[in-house]
Amino acid sequence: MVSIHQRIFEDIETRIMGGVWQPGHRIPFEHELVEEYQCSRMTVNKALSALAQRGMITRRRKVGSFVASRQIDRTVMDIQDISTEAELAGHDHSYRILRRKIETLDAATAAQLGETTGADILRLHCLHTVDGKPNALERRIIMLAMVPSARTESFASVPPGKWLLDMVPWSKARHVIRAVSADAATARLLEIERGKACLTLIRQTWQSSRTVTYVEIIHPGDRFQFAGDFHPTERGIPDQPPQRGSF
Amino acid sequence: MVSIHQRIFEDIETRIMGGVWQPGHRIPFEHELVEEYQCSRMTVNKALSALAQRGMITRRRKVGSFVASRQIDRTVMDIQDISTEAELAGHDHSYRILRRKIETLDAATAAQLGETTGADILRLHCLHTVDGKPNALERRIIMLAMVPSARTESFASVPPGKWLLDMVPWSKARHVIRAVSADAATARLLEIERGKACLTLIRQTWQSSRTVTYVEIIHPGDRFQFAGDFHPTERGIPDQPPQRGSF
DNA sequence: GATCCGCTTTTGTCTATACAAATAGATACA
DNA sequence: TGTATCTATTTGTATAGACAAAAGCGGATC
Repeated sequence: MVSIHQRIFEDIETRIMGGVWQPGHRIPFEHELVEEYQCSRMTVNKALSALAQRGMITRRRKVGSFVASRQIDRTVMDIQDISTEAELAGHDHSYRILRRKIETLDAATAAQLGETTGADILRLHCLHTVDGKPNALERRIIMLAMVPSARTESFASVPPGKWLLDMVPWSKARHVIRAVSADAATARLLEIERGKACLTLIRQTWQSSRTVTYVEIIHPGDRFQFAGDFHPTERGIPDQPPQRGSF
Repeated sequence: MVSIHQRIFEDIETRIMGGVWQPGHRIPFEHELVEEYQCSRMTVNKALSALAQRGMITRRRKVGSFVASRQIDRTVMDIQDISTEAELAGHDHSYRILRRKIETLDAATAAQLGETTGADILRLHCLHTVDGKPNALERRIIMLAMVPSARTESFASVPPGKWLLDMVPWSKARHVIRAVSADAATARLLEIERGKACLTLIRQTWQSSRTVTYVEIIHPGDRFQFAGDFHPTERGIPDQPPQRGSF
């Protein structure tokens, strides 16, 4: 039914995604996997090449294959959370938990997330400040079934985004960026005028088709922007052809 | 220096990305490519499998391999121009040139673009409509030194973004996304209320360190959004420094 | 100690061959 | 006409073997 190289691929992928093999862990040599799966080296090689192509492992001759450090798409990386950006830029970032409550998922939200009503969730609201000024409002839902340990985590010292990053592997994410006008509550918190244009980043993250977390991050439009450089050639097969973009 | 399968991959990819082979076009059979490249079928197969895995082509036994419907570099293309997006979604897109003027670059703008004052530019303003409703306002600067043929192009039948795409290769791009409140002129053109939140995409494109074009595309915030799914494993360059993700 | 050389290990690529699976199209048959 | 079957084509997978390229390692030489 499933091909051998596919099974090898999946076995290894599972272990990486599941955290059994942490970044840096050496993957068995090809000849060891040949032994284990009783197949030819080409078959093993196909599986490992695919993993390497996806960036899940890195391979070096004579050295071996290793689980790659958690990596994310460059372009997506540019659509990242403020704390990271802020810190990278040498600014001072702090945050404050506005709300932290365990609830059950109501029908409307469940539909929005594509999950079932009634699931236990942790709802978190968080205000981020950079250099003392309000910089972003974070409204987050964490699916407790996927991240049980969030139930007892206070997030007092580690921002939720970072905490999750370390706790749960994810396999898929979706981003939506919108411009919205600030409502009264948002305006007050961000210390801007009501109705002002804000940039909202919505991110939903899955682990094998089940939502891990959903977050909306609202930035005041004129104070925050995010940008990214990239080269169109940065993707594609290693050493890469020209690609199309748009002007 | 490049391996054969890689060359095959790139040759085909180039033709697809360059539009030489449109979606639906049948790619030569493996045995034909074997003949063309004088290599074994396994080598051809590796290239085609990689293309299939990336979703650039679809393959069916007994039938052949075909260029997949436009699938775009997901994350990058999600930050793409509206006309493409609109067309892909089966909507009706049209546009109108509001302004087309050859000027010289003033000091302020030059500084903003990182170019020298006094250069010849073409300034273009363009209103895009989707299904009859104003959908985006495009304000563009084209460096005429880089794209001399733009001087005589009317852009009556081909939108500037598309036209440039076909005319000039680019090596680097920078995107900035901002939320801004619509000023009076913008509001009138986009038929929205003044002060309403709008999403602005700014893109500057270079060819070997010289600006080719700079564009601001303003969307009404509640009518437009862009989104993208991706798998973190879908890319990544082998031999990557650790990267950070975010929840 | 420093440099160069060669050995060994591991991955990268390629070949030639083989058979399996899917399926479009032709053919035979009810 | 409609249906079942056969056939040819194309892709999918797997194998065994070969050599190349990268790189760690140790030893010889200066």
